[in-house]
Amino acid sequence: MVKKNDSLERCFCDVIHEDVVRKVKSKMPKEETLYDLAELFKVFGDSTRIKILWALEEAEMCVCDIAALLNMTQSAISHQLRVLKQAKLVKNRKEGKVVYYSLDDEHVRAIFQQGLAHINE
Amino acid sequence: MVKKNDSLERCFCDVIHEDVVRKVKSKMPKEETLYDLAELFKVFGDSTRIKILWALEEAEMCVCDIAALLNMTQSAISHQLRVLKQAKLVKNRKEGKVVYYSLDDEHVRAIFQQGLAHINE
DNA sequence: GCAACATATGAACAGTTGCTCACATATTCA
DNA sequence: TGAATATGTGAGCAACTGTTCATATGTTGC
Repeated sequence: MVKKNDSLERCFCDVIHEDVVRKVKSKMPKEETLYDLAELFKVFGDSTRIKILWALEEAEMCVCDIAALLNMTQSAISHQLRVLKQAKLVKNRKEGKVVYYSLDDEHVRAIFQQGLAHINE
Repeated sequence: MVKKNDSLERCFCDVIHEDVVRKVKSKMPKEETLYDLAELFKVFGDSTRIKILWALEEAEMCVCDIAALLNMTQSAISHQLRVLKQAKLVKNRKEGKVVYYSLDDEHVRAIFQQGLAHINE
């Protein structure tokens, strides 16, 4: 295949569609924004975390409650809650030994709804 | 730690919060639904696929156009388009040698918007 | 202080993912 | 038919992910 730039192989479509590609390129958000968006959806891309978020939408719960609800170990839940907290999707408050987690974002429900709308097509 | 059922360790919170856990459990969607939801978001959880979807929101494009736009190999893009198509997020039409891809879902924009809303907090 | 409890965390391990590379398939045109 | 073009795909691989296990941290009540 013909080399048309210094790094990657190209096809002739690029030349034909050059204006379209340039237009789309100019409208793309910043690389960093798209990366952050992917990182956010990556957090949603695990069924354990989805379950935790869905549960916390119903009620504030402590770590072992969630573990019992999902029939998983406390350790596994704790690890996932850490991921969710880093993504600023959940927050927690401490009451003695017990740490209660709750949702920290009003978009979670909307994101779930849109996702479900796609699945139920 | 005390064994309180046949499979997993439990804490005493479960007993105290038993009613809350049961209430939440009764309100949870089907296991399968939550799994499918996670699978969908997993598709959104990669910056290459996010970029492709964002690009296709602007214009229908062929494989090599997308490859040129994102400065990636045709093969890498083709692999990812396959994933997006299996998730029913994109569709394609063939015109001679060239295969044009476009969005196949009206929820993509809404999902992106909600994701961005969370990021820009 | 110490025993019991609730949670957090690091290491390890198996399973998954996204890219590259080589090659297959499909279409056009001379 | 055969060369050129555009796309699809399987194998291989380095990197990442989610769980388990052992253990650490922090809190309560005696």
